[in-house]
Amino acid sequence: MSAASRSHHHASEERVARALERFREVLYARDLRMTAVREAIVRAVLEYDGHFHVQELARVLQEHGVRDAALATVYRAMPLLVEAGIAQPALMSSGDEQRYEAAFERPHHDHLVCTKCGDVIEFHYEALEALQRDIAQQYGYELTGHVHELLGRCPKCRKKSGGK
Amino acid sequence: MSAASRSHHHASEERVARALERFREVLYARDLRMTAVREAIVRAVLEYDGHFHVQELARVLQEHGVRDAALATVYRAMPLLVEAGIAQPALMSSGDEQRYEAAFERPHHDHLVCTKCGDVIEFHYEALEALQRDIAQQYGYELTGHVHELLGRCPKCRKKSGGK
DNA sequence: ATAAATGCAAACCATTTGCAGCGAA
DNA sequence: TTCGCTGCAAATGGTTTGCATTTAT
Repeated sequence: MSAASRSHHHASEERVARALERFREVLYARDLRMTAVREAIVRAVLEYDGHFHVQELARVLQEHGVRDAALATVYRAMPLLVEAGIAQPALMSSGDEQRYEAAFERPHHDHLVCTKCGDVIEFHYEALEALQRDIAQQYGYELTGHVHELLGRCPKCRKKSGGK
Repeated sequence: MSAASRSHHHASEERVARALERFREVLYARDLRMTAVREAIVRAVLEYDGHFHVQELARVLQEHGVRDAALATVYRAMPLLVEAGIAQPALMSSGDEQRYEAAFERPHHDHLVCTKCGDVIEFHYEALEALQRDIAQQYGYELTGHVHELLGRCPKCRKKSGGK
């Protein structure tokens, strides 16, 4: 995996605490409750290095023995984590299963994906963001988000399969 | 629906003929066969104005009574139409069901989608395309495609729900 | 003739939902 | 004490697959 795609955003205990606090706020605003399972899910998301499927996150949780977090519970929690800005959907283009990645206190970025080996590079260019805002504005739209993935072949895969 | 999102690319008979010819080439190259059902599917895709789910395309085919094109058959055909450049996946961001749109002899474009009412505007900016190529190149990637959707609120929906 | 295409129904599988009991506030 | 939360299992629903039959070449 390329250097740029490894963020190694180890979840420091302070960061986890801030995320949990934010989560509590979102829950409180909707009259929902903080539970041990939800806290474990938040921790697992923040600790996860990379992009994951819900099923995989559930497996990790169960391996950590935190208690067997039922698949249904994790599925039910994800939309709340997204609303709290702790997780966000990612890699929409590949496959069918929904994927997520940690989002809390991480800068916005988009993805460059190798269609051969699946390597993922995160990138961010302000010029690109600005251009998107301009386009939306031209049509009178209020831009609220975007899905942007570049698909291609990484250097390694290009070398392997040659100029073909 | 906004003016920009209506392409009205009525499938002239010549265009259909060229698409079918292209399709035959792709089929021939893989030792596959042209059939009445596949021809009907190609026509239905070219005539469809907008983005569609496979299930919807099958329904249209059946209504046109061309013969009842079984859902499974349409599902099996779509990847071939994509390979032939007659259809292409579209609107990855919204929902789960795969959507397609006609691609034959149509210029490349991306989508600006209203998350409130679903209105879709197609746009194309060369500067945006160039920027994407630059980014891929910077990481040594050979760019082969991209998924790019801008999400926002259209003028009408902004007016309705106010500054909120 | 030979192998691919089709329709039908069954199989898949990620995600959702119903429900009885547990747990947060 | 009140409701939301959880686990389990069953249900959903888009998509895929197996198979006997039809059809292109």
